[in-house]
Amino acid sequence: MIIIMTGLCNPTYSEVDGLLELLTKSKSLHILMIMDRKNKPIRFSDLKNLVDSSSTTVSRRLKELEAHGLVTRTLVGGVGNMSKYSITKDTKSLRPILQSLFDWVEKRSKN
Amino acid sequence: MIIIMTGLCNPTYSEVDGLLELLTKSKSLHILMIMDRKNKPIRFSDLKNLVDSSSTTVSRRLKELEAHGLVTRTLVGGVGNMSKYSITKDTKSLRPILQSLFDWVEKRSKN
DNA sequence: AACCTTTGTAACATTATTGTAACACAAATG
DNA sequence: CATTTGTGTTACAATAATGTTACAAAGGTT
Repeated sequence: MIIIMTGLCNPTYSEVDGLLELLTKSKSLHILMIMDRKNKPIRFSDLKNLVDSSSTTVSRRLKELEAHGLVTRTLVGGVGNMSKYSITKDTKSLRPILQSLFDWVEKRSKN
Repeated sequence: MIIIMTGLCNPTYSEVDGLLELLTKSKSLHILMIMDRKNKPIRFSDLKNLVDSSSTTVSRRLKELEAHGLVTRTLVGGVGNMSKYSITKDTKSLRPILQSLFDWVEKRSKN
């Protein structure tokens, strides 16, 4: 359970139903970044290879992301009920924020 | 071990020595936000109460943050070798980025 | 001096996360 | 129609993170 503060001077604590917690879980950001980069639906296996985790973890994380509406899953058919994933249009607005975070981290690491 | 991508079209994978991983650990962001808000050194016990975790966890996280230079610890003396913590000047530039992330999460959660 | 408070830490218990292996399903392939 | 391929899931094992308890150190308080 992660709590974030919304006020500036008199901080109030408000819970945001696990979304921030989900984002800070391992691989979440990575998955979103990959999808955003690809900019078209990506297959499960390709995603799994790129994030380099077990299929269990990728599957679980995808489900969580889907449950929060950050990712959509569409059945494509073909070999083995093939399905593809992509971030929702809405979620794309998260990208520049993550990018600036990554940039900060990268710059910080070089000092 | 978290990996982030630096290229836009031909993503390369580069590791950033655990800094992003540290930031996504529980309580890290919360601790930094609290310190930033307070804007002056904060005592261990006050911090512990605000983040609502065990002293072990807070202590460990503070050490990690300090090791990465995100937080400074200064001995104040007084009862029980009192020490105070604050974010480094450098780290303050992280604040607007986190704020925009939190804002995004909060806005997203309301839909 | 005896005791309290605060800051931690160390050892251990508990809980959460992840990985592994086996498997079911479905469609293509030979 | 048996085999292969890709998508996942399930049960269990292994690992990682966190909490709990007890404690030490050190300066204040009475």
